[in-house]
Amino acid sequence: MERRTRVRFAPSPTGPLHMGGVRTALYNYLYAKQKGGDFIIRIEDTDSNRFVPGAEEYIIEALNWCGIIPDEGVDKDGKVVETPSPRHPHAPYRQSQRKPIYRKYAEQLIANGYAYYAFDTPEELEKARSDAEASKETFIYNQVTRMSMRNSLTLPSDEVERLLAETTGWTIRFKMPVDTVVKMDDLIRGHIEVNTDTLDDKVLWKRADELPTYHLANIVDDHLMEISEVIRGEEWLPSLPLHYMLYKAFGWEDTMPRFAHLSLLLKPVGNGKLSKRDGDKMGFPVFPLRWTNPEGETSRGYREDGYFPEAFVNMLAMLGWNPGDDREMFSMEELIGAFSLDKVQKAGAKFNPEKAKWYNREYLRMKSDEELTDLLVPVLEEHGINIVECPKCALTAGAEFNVAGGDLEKHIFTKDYVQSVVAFTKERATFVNDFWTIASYLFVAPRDFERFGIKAGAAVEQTDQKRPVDPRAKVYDDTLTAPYLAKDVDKFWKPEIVEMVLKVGDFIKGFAGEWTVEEVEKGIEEFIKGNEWPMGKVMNAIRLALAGSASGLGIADIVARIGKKETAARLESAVSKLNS
RNA sequence: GCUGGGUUCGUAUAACGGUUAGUACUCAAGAUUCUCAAUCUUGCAAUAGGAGUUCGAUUCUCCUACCCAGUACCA
Repeated sequence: MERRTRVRFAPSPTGPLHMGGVRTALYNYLYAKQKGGDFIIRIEDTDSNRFVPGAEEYIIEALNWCGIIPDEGVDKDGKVVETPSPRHPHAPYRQSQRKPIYRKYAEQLIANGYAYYAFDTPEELEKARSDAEASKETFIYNQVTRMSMRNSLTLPSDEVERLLAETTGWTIRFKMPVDTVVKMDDLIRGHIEVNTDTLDDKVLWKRADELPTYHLANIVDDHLMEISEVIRGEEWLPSLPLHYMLYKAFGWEDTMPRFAHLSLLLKPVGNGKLSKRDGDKMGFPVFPLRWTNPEGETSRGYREDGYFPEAFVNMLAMLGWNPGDDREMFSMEELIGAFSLDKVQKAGAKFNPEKAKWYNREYLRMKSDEELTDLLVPVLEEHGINIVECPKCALTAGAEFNVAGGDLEKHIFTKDYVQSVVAFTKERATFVNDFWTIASYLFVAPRDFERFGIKAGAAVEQTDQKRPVDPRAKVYDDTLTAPYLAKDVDKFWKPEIVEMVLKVGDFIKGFAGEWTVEEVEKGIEEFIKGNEWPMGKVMNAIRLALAGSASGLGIADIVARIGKKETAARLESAVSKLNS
């Protein structure tokens, strides 16, 4: 009979979960959901020294943001469950609260001869290590050295009794068997064999905080919680033999979970695993959510950087796994259907921030204009733009909306106006915030004018500092607009281009055709051609006046939205600002 | 050092032992356009090295190199 699939994600609350951890959680979740099983959260906080306040909450919130929702271990309010209930039968799910459980299992191991008490102090161990180092060796507490240490194997039993009764200064160590080949199977890596002679007597119970170590707590809990598969990071592979031995020592071999060790996420350049520093240095987040540590240092998060959780999850899923074909866009549901451990890559995957952006762009494009509009409205409001649902309600008294639905002077716009902006700039954006960068001038007049990357203000300033000729004038000569840019820097435009711009302004003011992008475009083009003006130069000059930049959206797209009045006003204002 | 794991274009990856070694991202060029994007087309670019098994090896075996992890009373 097949046993129910139950997997767990067991983070340690020592800090924020980083994207590698999210991927491990994701793969666990996908595996569980595909098999119709349970995904369990367990908090492994058996190291009282490394506990970080807020880390546990962060981890749960991060998973929640990603849509990785636990079946067990965390309640609806996002709290780790502490008391058993039908849905959470194995509570508490925090190991620090399960302390009484572990003790008896540790003693069981001793009673059966699989473990022993060790009384060596940290100082003694330290000395043994440094002595070994002095003779260029490494001290390992194992089957050969254990007999020369102070433990229940070497000390007379009455001395052991006395030490146990009189002090808390003892640990419990696993008694690793001699010359035994441990044969293991990993769902991703296949068969692995290790000889126990290369292994050490790991501490199972710590004297320091009187709690079990990871190894003991982990095996006991996985057994008690009826975990069927353990999917965890590669850093655990070296301790897999110990874990196998532990299952054997407890007599739990029949229900031992199957193991899958995931490769690590590597930094984009160079070697080594992805770390917090890489993100800071190379400008991408390594955490799902923003995190501020107890010292007050903040690390950016994918959520705050504007990534959609679906894009983040999709990108993460494809880092080390593939569906076996060329597909690369997957919703969570599709991932659940397609996921398979044997398609998981053995080698570590270098994270590629560019691909993450690409995913976000793809997801942004898949979103409806309505949805994006709703996401954009708050961004616009942050920039002092007011958005109204209805153009005629009391709120908008005094506003004079143009045909497109905007009052540029009062900075009030209808939602329809915003949506039309979204619709035609969508393909240029990667993040919702990009809409502002791309199209702010459809909401507010440009404050300064940029010429091929050079701000007008800056150029003028330089002139003032007795530099009559802009040293970058040569740059202009190579550009399309160059012949129409004045060389003396005081004036951006030659008189003839000023005249053209102003005439286009007049033409638009008196435009009688239908006020649509297509008609406006046709009108302007015919007007320019009719005068036999060079299309490119005039258009670029107009764009500079309307958008403040030499590159950007189509002229007709801008004009049709900001309206006649605003267009003419910006053209005039640009002429006076740029040429005064 | 020791133990274990890993190695296909720059990156992520595909390829029952038989393919001109495919795809995506990035990059470059061209087309298009009033500019910039977008889009379309094209292009650049890989089996770490060496033995062996085999008619035939990216694929199996071994050796070497390199990378990663572990080597805590951390997880």
